[in-house]
Amino acid sequence: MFLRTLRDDPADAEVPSHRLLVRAGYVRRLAPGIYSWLPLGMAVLARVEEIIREEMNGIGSQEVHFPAMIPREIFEASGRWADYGDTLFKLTDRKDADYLLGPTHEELFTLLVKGEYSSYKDYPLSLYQIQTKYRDEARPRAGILRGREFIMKDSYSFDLTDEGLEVSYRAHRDAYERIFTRMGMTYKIVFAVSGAMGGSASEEFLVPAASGEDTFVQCTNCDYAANTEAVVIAAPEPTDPQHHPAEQVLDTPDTPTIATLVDRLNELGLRDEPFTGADTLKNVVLRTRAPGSDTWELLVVGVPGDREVDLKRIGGQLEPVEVEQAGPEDLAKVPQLVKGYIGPQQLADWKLRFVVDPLVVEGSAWVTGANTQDKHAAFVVRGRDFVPDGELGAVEIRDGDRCAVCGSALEIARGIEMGHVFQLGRKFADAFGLTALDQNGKPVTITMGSYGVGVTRAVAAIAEQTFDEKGLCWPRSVAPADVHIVATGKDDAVFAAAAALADELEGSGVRVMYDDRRGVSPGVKFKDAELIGVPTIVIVGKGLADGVVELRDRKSDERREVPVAEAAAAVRSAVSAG
RNA sequence: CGGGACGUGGCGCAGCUUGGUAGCGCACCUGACUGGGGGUCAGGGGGUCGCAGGUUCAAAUCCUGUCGUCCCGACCA
Repeated sequence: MFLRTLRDDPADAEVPSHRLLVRAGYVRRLAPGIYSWLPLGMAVLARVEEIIREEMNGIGSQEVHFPAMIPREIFEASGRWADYGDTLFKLTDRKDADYLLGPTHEELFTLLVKGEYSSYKDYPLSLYQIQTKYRDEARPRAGILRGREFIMKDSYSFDLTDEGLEVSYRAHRDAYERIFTRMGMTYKIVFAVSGAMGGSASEEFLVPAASGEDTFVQCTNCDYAANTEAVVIAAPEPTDPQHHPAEQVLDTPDTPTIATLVDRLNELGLRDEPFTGADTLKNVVLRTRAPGSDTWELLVVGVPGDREVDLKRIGGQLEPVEVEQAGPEDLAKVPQLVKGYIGPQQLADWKLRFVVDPLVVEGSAWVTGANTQDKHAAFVVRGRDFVPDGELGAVEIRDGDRCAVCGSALEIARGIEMGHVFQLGRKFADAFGLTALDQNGKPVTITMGSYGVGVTRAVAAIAEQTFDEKGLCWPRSVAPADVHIVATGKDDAVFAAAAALADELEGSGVRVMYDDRRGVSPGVKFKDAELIGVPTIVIVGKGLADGVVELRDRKSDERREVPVAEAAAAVRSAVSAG
């Protein structure tokens, strides 16, 4: 076998999957974010792909394979030659024609179907491919988890109706559950925002891991989970806006921060209980820009004063509209806005768009700016003193925020995005004119779903989720072999018995890895076997004199001796037990 | 793109402050011993010290520039 394990951790590897996959001889780095796959790595990769193929075929999806190298015009047509920017790997052929290495293949799937199908009788349809993708990330990291070249299974469903899309989406979602379960992963299905692609439903399959790059929020009690862009948290019940005291303007010079304002409020003694930052309404001025437009528009967002505004979360919801913090030149255009003393009361008069976080409920009273230098206003009530143009989840989510479903505490966790299912809708079909003629000969725009699984990432994620202090520890379903036979000592009889066992097992369809190195000390072989992480290890050595070999379970480290004659059967039963 | 660290045999590192024949561990080759937890001994092969320029009798070491890599952040359909 072409294999060399390393005794030391590679210096450039931080995350466990990277460290161990390199050390155990599965992959080697070639360039930043670009890896070579060695025989062991290929074995795992093949098994992961096979699980995916079986489940995709199982829902009637058919495999195709597109080129990785794509002519520029196709991405020009979808606008993504420009939109992708530097993330796109671009190249030129000898005739000076531009090509790109596909970062994803929506265009090609859509065009392929458009070229072949034109009748309602052809639908529904589902196609997939397992393909290498290229993205020139600004900063590849975490080894295999986030490379510039990686393998992805991407599939698309094509339906005539929204109901059809719903069915296709559900089938994919169910298939993904089976895929990740079969791979032995613990995963979480998380609500996501559909973003630039439009469409309605969008969910991500995340594998919780400390090394994960995606932050998500999950309920400590119920099943609710969402990524930080899509999360909805519980807000107080709306109340009658009229039961508060009348709005009252306060002198509040030198209160540039929420903390100083709160101190001043408590000096004033407006009410019995002390004020906190949560009683104040902070109004942050942002600017937004529609896609294709070059003018920025102002947007004021109101959030409780003890909260930070999460621009990323807002951006995720507004996409494809761009959003960022407004600068001094933007504020100068609306001189009525007094820095540090902005309140929502007159924003509508000034034709400024104003939205609030859902925590600012109807009937809630706030201390906020009076739109006058050195003045704040108390008892400013939503629904009485101001009416926002809408609600937008804007606050940075904190541990302990309440679940909108069951009211329990939410917690923030990190995970690796393994899969994504979403309803693309007709956006892409519209762009490429993918239609089918219905029974009446009228064209109907096809509605699409888009579904992805990170294949190479899955290998790393499984490693990430299963490794232990000794090394990799594969679930049986994806392990590079079913059994790792180790022959120890120098006795020829040992090697003969081990080879016979290997042959017998292979003959019965068990995948065997046999360490037949002579003159290598047992300790080295044991360490290697543990590092490599095949689930069952059989040791043929000194016990052979008594007619026994040792079976070890890699994960539990359970060890037992079995007679040589029964070894093959014992291994087979361990393999079939899963 | 901003910040930090680092480039010395295949891998992990020392040497650089104070310039003077490039070193250690792992891996690899040969031999002997050992033979159930990375074993021992002896011998050996392999490196223009990232690159370019400069200072100097002499540069891995000092100076200047440059390229690259990793980490944190920004970014990531």
